[in-house]
Parts: sequence; C-alpha cells; structure tokens
Amino acid sequence: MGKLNPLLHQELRLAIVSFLATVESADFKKLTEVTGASKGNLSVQITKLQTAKYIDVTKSFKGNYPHTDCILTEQGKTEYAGYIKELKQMLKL
Amino acid sequence: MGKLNPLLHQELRLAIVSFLATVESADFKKLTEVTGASKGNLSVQITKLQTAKYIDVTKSFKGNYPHTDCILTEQGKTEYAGYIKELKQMLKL
DNA sequence: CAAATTAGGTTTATATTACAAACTAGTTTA
DNA sequence: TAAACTAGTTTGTAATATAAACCTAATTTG
Repeated sequence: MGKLNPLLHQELRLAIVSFLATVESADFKKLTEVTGASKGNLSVQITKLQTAKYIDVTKSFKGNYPHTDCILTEQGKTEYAGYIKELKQMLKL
Repeated sequence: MGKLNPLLHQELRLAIVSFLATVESADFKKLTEVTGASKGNLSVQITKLQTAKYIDVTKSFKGNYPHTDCILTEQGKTEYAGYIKELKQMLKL
C-alpha cells in the first residue's frame, strides 16, 4: 500500500497543515487553539513538518516573549494537494 | 483533539471499510487485492474492525479451503459516515 | 523583593500501533 | 512423497503518538 502520505495522514499534522492552507501564517498559540492539541504534541509535530520542509518555522521575540510562526511551504502545499487528491479518490468524495 | 475516529483514521482499515461500503461483501483475497496489503497486516486489521463490531466476519470452507468473508455492520456504516463528515469539515471538502 | 504564576515553548518516557516475517494447517501438483 | 501453493494467524520489532515533566525568562502578587 502506501498511497496516503503518512506525514499528512495523522490527525494533528493534518489539522496543522489544513489550517495553514487557509491562512498562510499562524503562530504557536493560534495552532494550539485551532487544533486543541497539547503544547508538547504540537511542538513535536511542528518539528516533523519542518524537518520534512512542509512548513517554514520562524522564531523571534514578540515583546519579551519567544514567538514561533509557521507557514506552509510550496512543497507543503503540493503535498497537501496530493494527499487530498488521493483521499478523495479512495473515499470517492 | 480527537475528532477523527482513530479506528478509521488509519490507511489500511480505512481502505477496508471504504471498500466494504461499496460492495457489502468481500473475502480475504479480494481485500488483499484492493488494498495491496500484506496478509499479516490485513488479518490484524480485520480482527480490530471485527472486535469493534464495525464488520462481521464469516469463516467457512469454499471447496477444501478456508474462506473469510467480511461485511460492514450497521455500526460500521454509521461510524464511517461520521468519519467522512468530520473529515470533510476539517478539510473543507 | 521574594515567591508564585504565566508565557511560550522543548525534551523525554511511556504506551500504543503498524507491519511484515515467520508460522500453522491443510491441499494440490509433479 | 516432496515441493509448492492456498488461506490465513501469531508475534517480534520498529516506528509513532502523546502528555508529563522540564526549561528559561517575564510578570504578577502579597
């Protein structure tokens, strides 16, 4: 098998990517809100998506606090589109 | 989180269930063909779906050989429909 | 001002899962 | 009768997901 991209076929990562596909930029806090995930889990999954170059992660300081921003890369968009295509095909959506 | 039914949000089980949703009966061999999965993996995932009462599994003999037939239960259909609904919502499909 | 709390994360330990290799049990073929 | 095939199941291992614990600095509270 192995049709569905395993990096995307996971609930939290899919939630992150599908959200980023609609906004083009979201910070860590926003992502915890929209996904409902714990910070630990979110941190891990962001790193995985970053390692795979599906998202770009920018760390900076906002006021005095650290701040992490995420955007979908071109590759991320492409892979996401491919995943959706496979999924639709498989589920006849 | 935890929106997407984890029993269905797994490629092989999803492939099994989505296929059974279109045919109302398939044997082990047919399922290996349509999913492309190994027999071991298929066997394990069929058992999980059966344990959860998402499918009914009937073992018989066809000629001299054992034969395993699977059909989606009402519960399986309901859960599958629910999964599709959540997924569509999440991915805006 | 010292202690507690909050912000914004990361590391890591544990539990669960997925998966294929190895196995079971019998059958057909040469 | 040995080899190869049918039709699966069991099980060992590796990969994964997840939250608890941790970290550093900032800020609020008594």
